[in-house]
Amino acid sequence: MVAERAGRRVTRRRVRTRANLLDAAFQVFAAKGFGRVSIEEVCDAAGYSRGAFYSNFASLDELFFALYQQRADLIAEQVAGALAQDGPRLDVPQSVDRVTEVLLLDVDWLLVKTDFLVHAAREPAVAQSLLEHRERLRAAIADRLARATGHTELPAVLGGIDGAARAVVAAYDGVTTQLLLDKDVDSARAWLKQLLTALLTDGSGTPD
Amino acid sequence: MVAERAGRRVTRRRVRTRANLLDAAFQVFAAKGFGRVSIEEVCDAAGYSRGAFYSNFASLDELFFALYQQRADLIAEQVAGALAQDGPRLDVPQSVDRVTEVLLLDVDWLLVKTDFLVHAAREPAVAQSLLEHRERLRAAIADRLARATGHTELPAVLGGIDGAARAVVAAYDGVTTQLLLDKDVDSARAWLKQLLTALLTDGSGTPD
DNA sequence: TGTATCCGATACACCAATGCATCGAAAGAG
DNA sequence: CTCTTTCGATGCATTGGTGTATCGGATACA
Repeated sequence: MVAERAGRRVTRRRVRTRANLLDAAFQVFAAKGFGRVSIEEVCDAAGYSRGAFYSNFASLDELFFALYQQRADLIAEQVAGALAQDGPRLDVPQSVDRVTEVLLLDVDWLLVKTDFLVHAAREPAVAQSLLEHRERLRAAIADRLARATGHTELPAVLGGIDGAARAVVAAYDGVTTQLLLDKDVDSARAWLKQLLTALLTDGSGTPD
Repeated sequence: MVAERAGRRVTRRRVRTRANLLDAAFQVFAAKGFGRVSIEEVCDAAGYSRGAFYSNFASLDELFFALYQQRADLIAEQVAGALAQDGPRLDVPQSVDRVTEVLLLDVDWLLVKTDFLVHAAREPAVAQSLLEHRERLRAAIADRLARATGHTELPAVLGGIDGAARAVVAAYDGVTTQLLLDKDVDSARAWLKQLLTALLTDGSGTPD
């Protein structure tokens, strides 16, 4: 309850400290996993003592949540931005390429996100936040697909653009799982592309 | 190193205790997550003291691994059995139904499995074991698909039965992620079916 | 049934981590 | 520049969990 008091003079030092703690936490969480990290480890990695931590967060859970929010927003912006910026003249296969290269960038992020997933799976309130992140991705993808169709048609089985976007997210999740195990980003990307091609084109796609 | 000495008289009591510990561990892990469980909690849930635990396992990690192995074998058998038992006269859509109903049974298992995934993602030796489990599933599915094709053809984009089986696993993983967040088994199953239909039939499938 | 062996309960020492309370130092307001 | 406020370092008390050593009762086998 110390963290968000209403009238608080937000010093520069404070925001810097907070940011440093979050950055360090990302490193540490990615390396060891949420369940195996102590408050002190995060502080050490950031170059602070536990006093700084407790001045900014009430618990490790709270920091983890803040960390996830921060990075999720960042990623969602990146993806939405990358997909929105190119004009409406791409067809579906080209969009597949775009989505594929933009989605699978940072293995560390996938590690943290999956940690967050298992955490969220047991706390509905937290799950909400993850579902919102997924929704932002889905929306960005649906947007891109909407501008791509008209050039090429989607198969009907998935039920329109909405279903197709959900399918893309599902494929992304599926590929993520494999990627976490074999750590092979390139083949993950290739495999994602192949999957999306199969899903979004009527079997007429041209795999490498 | 106390657990598997070469010449050990394997008492009945011992195997029962071990099994009880594993069963209790499954409950506790499913409920709270690997990272938030202590040895003592498992023992309490099983009705033993820590003495019993240390007599059977060297660490929580070791128990977790044993637990995963046990359940993974069980599941893999179930799936392979269910898919193998019906004859070769099913076509692809029917196989999709079969796979769909057999794959998504137990949310608790998915929780534990995902915990194991994030754990494995940071320890290559452990990842190996998970990859083998996935391989068993993949093989069972490929087997079923092999007997289904010839009645209906697979789309070429995925590159034959092998690729198709991998795609099924990926779809399974993707749907699992969503299921862990919304806990809705029925819609997960419906969604998986829809995905598989889109993946394995040339867009000619008939969704509900 | 006797007895040698094994299993698991109990007790203890130990350590890592937490949360708090205190205090000097840094930062902003005047 | 001074004064006030806030931040974060340090030390301490406490807790929860671990690992081990020991011992009584259970179990297998003759």
